[in-house]
Amino acid sequence: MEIEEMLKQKDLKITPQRMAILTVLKNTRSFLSAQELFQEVIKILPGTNFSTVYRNLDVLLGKGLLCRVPSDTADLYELRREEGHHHHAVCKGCGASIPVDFCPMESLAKELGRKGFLPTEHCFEVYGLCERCRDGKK
Amino acid sequence: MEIEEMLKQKDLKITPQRMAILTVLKNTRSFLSAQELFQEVIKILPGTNFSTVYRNLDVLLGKGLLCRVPSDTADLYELRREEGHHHHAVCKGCGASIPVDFCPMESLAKELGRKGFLPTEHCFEVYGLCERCRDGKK
DNA sequence: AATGCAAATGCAAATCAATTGCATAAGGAG
DNA sequence: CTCCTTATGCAATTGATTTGCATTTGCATT
Repeated sequence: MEIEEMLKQKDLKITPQRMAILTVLKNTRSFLSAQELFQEVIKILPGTNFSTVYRNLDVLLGKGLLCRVPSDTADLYELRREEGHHHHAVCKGCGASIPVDFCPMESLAKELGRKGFLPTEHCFEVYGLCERCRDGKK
Repeated sequence: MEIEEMLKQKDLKITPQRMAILTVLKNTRSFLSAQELFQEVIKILPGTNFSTVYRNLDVLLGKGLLCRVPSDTADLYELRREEGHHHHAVCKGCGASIPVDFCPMESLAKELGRKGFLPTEHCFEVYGLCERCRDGKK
């Protein structure tokens, strides 16, 4: 299985909980809050504890398997897919997230490097209204 | 006073608490968490309540007088200065924040517009190590 | 200067996301 | 199969942020 390999590559033990978490994330096109993720996980693996999900989100994030984006309420998580790095335009009306391939770090890394700054992470998210919500609301 | 005018322009009442909050923010070059801000505010205006600070951060943010950036622990706030919009490179070692003039939205607004997406807000923050911390740690 | 009312504040309690300590269970190398 | 390390379940805690409500205050208007 692909998921098992992901875990092995990162020296993480293969547990049913992790399998469940990654399975859910893999089957979700947009991103999920920890709560939403948890709700899906317990459908697959009833009895899974909430803190296990949280702990694993941290672990998986630390290993670079996930990415996290801040949101008004809770942080949202998403599987980091091979296609690579991207950002999102999130609709505040319906919650839809549109992938954005453009990454500002490409333009900025050099300039920051010149100043001696070594970027390790970054966050770039756009919020607004998608075409549908825009029409509907104004 | 400049601060009073900022409030008037936004149809906000001029209260000692708001004056204190804005004074602190004005005298701070980087950004502050709500807690840090509160600590400073009560030096100026003892007795100010914590929830008052929070509520005003929301209000001032809503009026566009502040900007907020997400952070590991708590959100951070900063006065939005006339010089205009900018982002930050934040050092995870010492917490220093380096202003970044480059704004990715300039390049992206058109493209998103073509897709019908109307951006209203965005978040772009870079995290990493500044020159000093970089040397010290690795 | 006095009045009225909406907006702002203080206080305390409630939420809610996220974290942690600890005893138990389970992965997987040997 | 055994051992040791890591992961999990559970319950309690932390810490940021929010909210209800009674009271006070800014300030536009008499």
